[in-house]
Amino acid sequence: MNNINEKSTYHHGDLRETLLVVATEMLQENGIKEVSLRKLASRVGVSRTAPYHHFKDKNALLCGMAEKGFEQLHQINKCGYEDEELSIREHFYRFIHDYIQFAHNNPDLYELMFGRTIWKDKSSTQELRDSAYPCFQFQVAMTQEWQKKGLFNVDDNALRVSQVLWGTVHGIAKLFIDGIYTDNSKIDEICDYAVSMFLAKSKEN
Amino acid sequence: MNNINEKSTYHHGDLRETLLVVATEMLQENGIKEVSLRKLASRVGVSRTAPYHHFKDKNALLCGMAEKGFEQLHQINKCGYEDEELSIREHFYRFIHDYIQFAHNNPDLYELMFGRTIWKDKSSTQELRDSAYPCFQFQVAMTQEWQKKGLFNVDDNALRVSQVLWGTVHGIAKLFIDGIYTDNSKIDEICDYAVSMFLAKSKEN
DNA sequence: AAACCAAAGTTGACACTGTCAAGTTAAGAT
DNA sequence: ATCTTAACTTGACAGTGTCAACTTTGGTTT
Repeated sequence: MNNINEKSTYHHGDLRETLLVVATEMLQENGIKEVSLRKLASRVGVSRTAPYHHFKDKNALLCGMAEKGFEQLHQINKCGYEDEELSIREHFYRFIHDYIQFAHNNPDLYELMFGRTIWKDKSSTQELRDSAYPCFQFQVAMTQEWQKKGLFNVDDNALRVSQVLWGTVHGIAKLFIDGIYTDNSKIDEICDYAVSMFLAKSKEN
Repeated sequence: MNNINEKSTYHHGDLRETLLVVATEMLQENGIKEVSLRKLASRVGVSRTAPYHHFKDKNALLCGMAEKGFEQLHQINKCGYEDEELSIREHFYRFIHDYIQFAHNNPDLYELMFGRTIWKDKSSTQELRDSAYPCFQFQVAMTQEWQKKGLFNVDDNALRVSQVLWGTVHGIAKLFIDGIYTDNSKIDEICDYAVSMFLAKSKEN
C-alpha cells in the first residue's frame, strides 16, 4: 500500500519545509490575501491546525517565507558582486537592475519581505532578523567597496550612502510593482536615470 | 427627547463622511488590521451592513480613506511650494522634509495610500485615481520648476527626474516607517544626504 | 392631504478566517 | 516492552466580509 511517495501519511516528515514552499507558491499565484492557513493545510493534505506544530502563528509562517526571500536576494547580490568580468560601474548597474528584477519577479514576496505586516511592532521573529540583517549589511559592504574604488565619494559616511541608495532602489521597486508608476514599460529608463544620478558625484564622468 | 446632537437616530444624515473619519481614526490608533467594517459600524453606532449603502465594499472604503490622504499630502506640497520666503534650495529641502514628516505622522495611512492593497489589479476606484494623480502631477510640475531655476539639469526628462526623486523619498519613507532602518533617530541625516546627492548635479555647489 | 418611491438602515444567514483545548497516533529512547 | 513526546487530528469559538430580504423614513408626485 505504501510506496515511496505516499508513506505512512500520519507523519508528514517534512511538513515545515513543505508549508513554506506551498505557501510561497500560493503567495505568488494569488497574492497575500489568498494565503490562509486553512487553504494551505488543505492543499498540503494535512489538517487545519497541523501547521501550528511548526509555526507559532500565522505571523511566524509569514516571517519564515520572508526569511527565505532574504536568502534569495542575498544570493543574487552576492552573485552579481562576485562576477569578476564586470567593471565597477557595471557591478553597480547590475546591482540596481537585479534588485528591481527580483522585486518584479516576486512582487508579493517582496511586499511581504519589506512590508509593515511583519516588521512593525517588533513582530518580526529572531530568525527573520538573522536572515535579513546580513542581507542589509552586505549592501553596506558593497557600497563601501564602491567608495574605495572611486564610484562614490570616500569621505561620505558609507552607511548613509547605502541607506539613500537602498531607499531609492526600494522606492522605485515599490512604486513599480504596486502599479503606481503609470507606465511600467519605462522602468529601465527610470533605473538608468537613477544610476546616472548617483554616478554624477564620482570624479570621472 | 431629540436635541440637536441626537436627532432621529434612524437616518444618520452624514454617515459616509463619519465612516471615513472614524475609520481613519481606527487606522491611526491600531493599524489596518484592526479596521473592520463591523467594528467601525458599531463604533459609529450603526448596524453592520449600513456602510454598504455608502461604499460598494471594504475596498471602496479604504480607497475613500486613501483619497483623503492624497488631498492632505497635495495640500502640504502646495503650502511648501507657495511659501515665497524660501529659496529654491530651501523649497526642495522642505519638500523632502515635509514628505517624510507626513509619512512619519501617518504611517498606516501612508501605507494604505501607496500600498499594494488598493492599487494592484486595478482595484483602485476612479475617485481615488482622480485624487492621487493630480498629487503626483504636482510633484512633476515642481520638479520642472526646479529644473528651470537651475536646481537640476534642464536637459533631463522632467518626468524621469521626478520619478527617481519620488522613488527615493518614497523608499526612505517606507524603510523608515516600517521600522527597517535600524536607527530611526538618524532619519534627518539620511534626508540631508539624499538632498546633497540630488543637488550634486546642479552647477553651483 | 394621501400615496408613493427610492434611499438609508435593519436583521438573519453563510462561508470563511485564525487560534485554542483536548484527544489520538506513531516514532524513537529507556 | 514500556514510555515519553512530538506530530497530527477533530471540535469549538469568536471574528470577518458580504448577500438577500425586510423596515423605516424624507421628500416628491398626485
